Amino acid sequence: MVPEAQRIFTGLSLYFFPNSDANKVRKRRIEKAKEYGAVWTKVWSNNVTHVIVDNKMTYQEVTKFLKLDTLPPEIIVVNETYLFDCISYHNLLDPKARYYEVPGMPTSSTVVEVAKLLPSELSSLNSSLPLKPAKNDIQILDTPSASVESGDVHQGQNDPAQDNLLSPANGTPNEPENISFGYNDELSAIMKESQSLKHIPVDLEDEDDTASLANSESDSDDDSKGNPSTKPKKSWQENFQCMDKHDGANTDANPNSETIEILQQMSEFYDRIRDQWRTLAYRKAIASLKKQSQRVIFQEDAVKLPFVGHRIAAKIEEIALTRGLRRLDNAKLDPHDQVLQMFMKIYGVGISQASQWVQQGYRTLKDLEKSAKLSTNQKIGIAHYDDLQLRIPRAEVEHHGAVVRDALRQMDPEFQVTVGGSYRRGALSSGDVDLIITRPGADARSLNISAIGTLVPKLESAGFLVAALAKTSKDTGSKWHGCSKLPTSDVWRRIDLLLVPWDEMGAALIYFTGNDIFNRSIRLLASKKGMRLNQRGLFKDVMRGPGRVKVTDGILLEGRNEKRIFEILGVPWRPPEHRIC
DNA sequence: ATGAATGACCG
DNA sequence: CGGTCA
DNA sequence: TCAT
Repeated sequence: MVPEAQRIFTGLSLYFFPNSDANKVRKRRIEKAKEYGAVWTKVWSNNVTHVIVDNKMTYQEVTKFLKLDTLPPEIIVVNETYLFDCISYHNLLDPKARYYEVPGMPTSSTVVEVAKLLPSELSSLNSSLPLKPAKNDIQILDTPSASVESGDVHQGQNDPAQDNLLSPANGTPNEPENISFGYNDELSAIMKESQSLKHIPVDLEDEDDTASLANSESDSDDDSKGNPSTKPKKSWQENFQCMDKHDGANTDANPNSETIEILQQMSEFYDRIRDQWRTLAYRKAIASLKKQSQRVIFQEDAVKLPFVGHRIAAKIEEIALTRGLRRLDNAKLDPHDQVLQMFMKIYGVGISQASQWVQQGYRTLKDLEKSAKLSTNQKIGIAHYDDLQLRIPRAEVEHHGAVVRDALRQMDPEFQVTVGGSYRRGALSSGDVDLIITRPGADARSLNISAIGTLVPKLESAGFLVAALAKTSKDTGSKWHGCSKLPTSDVWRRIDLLLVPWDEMGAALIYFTGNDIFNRSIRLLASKKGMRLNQRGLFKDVMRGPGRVKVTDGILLEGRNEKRIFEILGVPWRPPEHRIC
C-alpha cells in the first residue's frame, strides 16, 4: 500500500468491465488501484463512481451486460489506460480526455490538455533520454488503446496465480531445471552440465521458457507447420512454432510494441554516444520483452524478465504509463543528435567521424561535400546516401543473388550462392545483400581467384557492380563489399560477397545469418563450454597466453556442417527464421 | 568491482 | 595501431 | 546496463 498521502484513488468505487480478477492483467490493475486507495465494487450498485472498461470492450457491451440503456451520467466511464496515467501523474486526470474514451461512448469527446498536470519529475525523462519525436507520437495518438491485450481468451494461459510472468506453466518458479523442457535427454544432459549457462544466451535459454509456455496452451496465431502437440519428445522444432518472425515487419503484434519502440530508441541513442554496454543491455532487455505475450507495465513485473534490471524495469514502467503524452517531448531534441544520426548513416562514417564533423560545424551533407575531407568510400556514401538508406525488398535481394549466381555458374556450374543475412532469416526486406559463395572442395585461395579475379570484373563490366567499397587485399581474402544495381533500376544497393571455403561453410552460415545477438549468444555458449566459435569453425582446446593472446587456434571440431555445430554445442537446431533476438 | 565476441579492413 | 564495420 |  502506498503512503496515505499518495492514495489518489481514495474514495473511489471502481467497477471493472469485465468485473473480475480472473484475467491476470486485470487482476494486477485492480490490485494496483486498491493500493492507491480505490475500492473494488464487485457488484453493480449506486456507489460505483467509475467504470473501468477493458480496452477491447465497448460501451454497448457494458450497458448490455448491465441491462441499462445508458449509464448514469455521474458515473465516470474510462478505459483501462486511465488508472495507469493517474498513478503516473499522482493525480486524478480528466476522464473525458480522449485517451480514456471507451469506444461507443455516447458523449461528445472533449479533448482536454493534460499537459499541465505533468509533474516535473517526468520531464527528467526527456533530458536524460533523448528520443526521436514525431513518428511515435502519431502512432500513439492514433491508437491510445490499441495495445493488444490478451483478454479472457487467454485466460488459461498463465494460470499459476499471481506469480511471475516467466515461470513455466507447469513448474515451480525458480526451478533450475527449466532447461530440460522438451529436449531429448542427450541435449538436456549437456545443458545441465553447466548451471551457469542459465542466463547466458538471450535466446537459447529464455526461449525455452517461452516455448514451453506456449506448448502447454495452444497459443493462437501460428501460421505454419503442424499443430501444437504437447508431446515433449516431439521434434524440438515444435517448440518454436509460435515464434514470430519479427523483423521490422510485424512489431505491432506485440503487446509491448510501444515500449519496445522506445527502448529501441534508447538503445540507439546509447549506441550513438558510444556506450556499447548500455546499448547491449538495452538490446537484451528488448529481446526479453519481445517474448512476452502479456503487456508488461509495472516495474515489479518487468524486473522478473531476464536481462531486465531495476533501471530498465523502471523505464519500462515509465514508458508504459506515460505513453500518449510523449508528444509533449517534440520540441526538445538535441539538434546535434539529429545531425549526428544523419552523418552516421553515411557508409564509412561511424560515431567518431560523425562527431568530429558535427564538432567542426558541419551540418548538412552538402557542407561535407563542399569542404570536409572525405575518403573515397565516404564520397560514394554521400553521393548515394538516399539509395543506401532504402530497404531492399525481398524479391530484389533474391534477384541480386540470382545475377551473381548466374555469372558464377557460367564460370563453373559447381558454384553455390547462398543469400544470407536477414534474407535467410526470412525477412521481407533487407538492409543489404549478403551473398555467401562457395564451391565443393574449394579453398580460400581458389575462391578468391575466381571471385575477385574473374567474377567481380565481369560483373563490373556488365554494369551490375557499380562501386567497390572494401575488398580484401590478400589473395586468400574472403570478402568483397560494394554496391550493385539491377539493370531495371537505378537504385544502388549495398552488396557483400563472402567467399567461404567449402570446409567452413557451416560456421560461415551461422555467422552470416545472425542476427548479431544470436551470434553473440551462441559464441558465448561455446566459450562457456571451452570451445570457440567463429566464422570459420567450432574449435576446442583453445589456448590463450598472457593478455588473452591466442596461442593455439584449437582443434577444429566442425566447420562444414551447420547442424553439426549446433549439435556439438548441445543447442537444439533452429532454422534461420528463428534466430532473431 | 568487473567483464561483456570476434575478426578483418582501412588509412 | 586505433577506429570502424559486420 | 546487467549479471556475477
